[in-house]
Amino acid sequence: MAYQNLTMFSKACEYGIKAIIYIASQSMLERRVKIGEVVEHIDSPEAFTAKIVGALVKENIVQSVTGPYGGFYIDKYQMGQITMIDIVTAIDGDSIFNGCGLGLKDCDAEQPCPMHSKFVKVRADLKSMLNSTSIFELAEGLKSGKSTLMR
Amino acid sequence: MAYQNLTMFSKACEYGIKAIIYIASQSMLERRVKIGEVVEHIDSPEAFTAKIVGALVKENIVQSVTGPYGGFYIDKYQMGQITMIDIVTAIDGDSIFNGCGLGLKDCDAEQPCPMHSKFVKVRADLKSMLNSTSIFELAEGLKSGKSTLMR
DNA sequence: TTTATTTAAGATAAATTTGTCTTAAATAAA
DNA sequence: TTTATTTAAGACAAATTTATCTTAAATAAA
Repeated sequence: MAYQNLTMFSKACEYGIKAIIYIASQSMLERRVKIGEVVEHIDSPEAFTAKIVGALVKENIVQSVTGPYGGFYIDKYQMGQITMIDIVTAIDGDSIFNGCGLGLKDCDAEQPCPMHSKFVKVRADLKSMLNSTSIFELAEGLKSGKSTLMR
Repeated sequence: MAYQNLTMFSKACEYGIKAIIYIASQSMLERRVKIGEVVEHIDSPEAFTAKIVGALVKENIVQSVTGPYGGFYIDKYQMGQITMIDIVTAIDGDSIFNGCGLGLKDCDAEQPCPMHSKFVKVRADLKSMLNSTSIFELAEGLKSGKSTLMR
């Protein structure tokens, strides 16, 4: 065994999160950014990332403008309201914090899988963390140099 | 978007965990079980599950006997020592609790990704939960009827 | 209006994970 | 020793995710 894709999120989600954080950091400076600039700063495949960001545009999390001088940006007034849970849910769905840890279709406190009670806290904590983490906050960390998207 | 495989673990890992719990519950009754019996009780594809359980045999987590009256079992004296972290690590590796949440190759407190500090607790809690959950405990829950593997 | 630039959308391809099938090896019983 | 049963191992196939490529649509400037 020994799989690749068993990080917390899918690649699509990782790219989406990183893209949003970069776009947000530039929106704070009133800059719209093209997809080429985004992927240069987050080290991700351009076409795939474009598709993911496009999905977030449809979800109204990101705004876009086509044509010359176009690009992506995040609405100033929206930025503080958007949290990680919106992005993860839009891309990966909610199964990571709502689904059964062992994949049972039906699993609840009444008829639990053997791991059910063990997962309750872990998942609630993950959900609450995603819920309370705003894009604004993450983008500020990046802009100020406290964090990085490239390593 | 909206992906399938974004539960906590891979399908391989889900099947492996369920198989181990069932095998353990029968080992408590001094019963060896054939793979056909295992998959009937955990609702998983037989050949795929056999391959995964086979990998756990190589890791010395499960014991096996070939031929008539053969099958799988878990050593009585080992059972209390085996925890979820052994199984998850054997199948999915450790990236879910050791890797960067945003997929950076290098990410630590010194040069963190924007989510780093947010993930620290969630991952530590997940790791400690897996570490402290023994197969014995899970198998007892199943055997006593408190939990189920089929729904 | 024409051209250049950029996102949008969808077809296609590659890689990985999930799943099946076939043959070999081991073992117990007849 | 032969046969039947079971796991072991590896080839093969299907499904899903990841990634690329091509064409369309939108928009700004010349």
